[in-house]
Amino acid sequence: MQNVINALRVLEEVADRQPVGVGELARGLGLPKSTVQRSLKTLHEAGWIRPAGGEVTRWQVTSKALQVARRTELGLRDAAVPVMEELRQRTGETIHLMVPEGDAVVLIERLETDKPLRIVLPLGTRLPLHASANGKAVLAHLDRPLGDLPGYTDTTITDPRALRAELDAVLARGYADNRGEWRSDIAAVAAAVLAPGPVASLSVSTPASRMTEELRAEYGKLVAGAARTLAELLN
Amino acid sequence: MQNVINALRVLEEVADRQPVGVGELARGLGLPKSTVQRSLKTLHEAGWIRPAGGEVTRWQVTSKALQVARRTELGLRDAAVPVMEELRQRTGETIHLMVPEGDAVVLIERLETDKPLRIVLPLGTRLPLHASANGKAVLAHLDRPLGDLPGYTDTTITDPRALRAELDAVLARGYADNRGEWRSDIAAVAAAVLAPGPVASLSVSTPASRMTEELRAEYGKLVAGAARTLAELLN
DNA sequence: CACGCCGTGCCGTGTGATGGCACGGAGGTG
DNA sequence: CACCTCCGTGCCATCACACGGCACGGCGTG
Repeated sequence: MQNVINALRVLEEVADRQPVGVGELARGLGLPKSTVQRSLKTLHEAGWIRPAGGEVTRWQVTSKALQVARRTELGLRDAAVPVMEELRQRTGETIHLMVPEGDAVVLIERLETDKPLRIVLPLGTRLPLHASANGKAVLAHLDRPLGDLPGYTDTTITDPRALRAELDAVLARGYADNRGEWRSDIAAVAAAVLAPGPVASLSVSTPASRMTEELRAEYGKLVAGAARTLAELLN
Repeated sequence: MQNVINALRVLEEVADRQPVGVGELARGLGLPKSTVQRSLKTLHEAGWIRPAGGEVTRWQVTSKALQVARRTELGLRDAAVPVMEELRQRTGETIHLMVPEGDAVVLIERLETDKPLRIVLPLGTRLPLHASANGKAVLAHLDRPLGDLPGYTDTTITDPRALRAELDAVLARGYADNRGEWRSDIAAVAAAVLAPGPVASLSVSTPASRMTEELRAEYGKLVAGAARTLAELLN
């Protein structure tokens, strides 16, 4: 089904560059113009893209993707948002909702802090399991061999044995933390949502400069409580 | 490209019924099992679906759709959420962000009220242009012939001339309202975000029982102000 | 006017999608 | 235990249709 693969690649490329025309897409994808043209026509017919802003030769994606995406995490997101709102109110900081997917956690929803200095990650962002608070919160509840651990900063845990010890500490503590292990100026605490496997994770993320040890402990307790609350809501 | 159409239908069906297996999908779509099986394999290969929860014969969609969906409305949503938050704080009611698409408006983002009696529409919901506050707010700024207008309740405006007069009033007033025209127990006020065409719309939605005339006027002014603020943020 | 790039559409080739079918396995039932 | 049903998977002969090179007309530019 090479054409399906091509069509989906075209769809993603349209999402990235919209509004965009046939030629640019073909160049970007390294595909013949005819092939891209046929894919566009088919995607249009299927209702996934539409001509953009009057121009019939520029394309953009429709809300079809949103409808598909949202049906997946619908229950989770709807249940999580109120919990996230309370957590933000109590901490005043940015709250993230992430779900495990393959060897990463994916950002599903976010509530931002009011403060001028803040973390802003795009929805859909993937973070490594071993170098993010959310990732470690999830990983602690999985029983999986720790592969090779790429380093991102000088605090990233790259030794499997050290990581295993860290994950044990996460389980004992009830929440995971991140001390600039992915980006040196970002700190966070996170707790997994268990049902009973880790289906999601909540975190409080701050600039490293704001995360004192006292706050880390306080936010840790709060995020662990919020994760438990959410887990109960999900039954 | 019949196979692309099929594969995309399979993807949507998976989104609807996940976690789901080959047989049920084939039955639901009226397609041969072989075809569905091949589509599943291809979608998996392309990273749009994955086996669900240990079972290798149940399927669910990945975050791919989210990543595509979010790239489209990314700037809009990110700019809108803070404005929506302030609007909710001032009104205490549910705030909707919708965008026009074809002959409908589509719900992109939502912030819910704290009150126990509330409107909850799934993200991705499509509402008619002529029978929703958001729809009328957008429609008032479009110059398009009014086709046939299906009725939903006894207050739905189904006469094109009456609707035209209503749209003129919307322009004069600066916001649109909805008096149970789509669902008899839902009321709302909405204002279009102009850039300079209507690219989106913000609304305050309440149960009809809470929307007094005084509140309608007050919320109307607030939502119109919020829409202007958002329009400025978008340049 | 010539040139380059655009989006579009045609068409001969041959690849790969199609869908009926068979198979093995997992429950459910008498 | 035998029988039955429904599951997911995989094979294969047929031929529909995806492929991609190419030509065309339109447009902006030098």
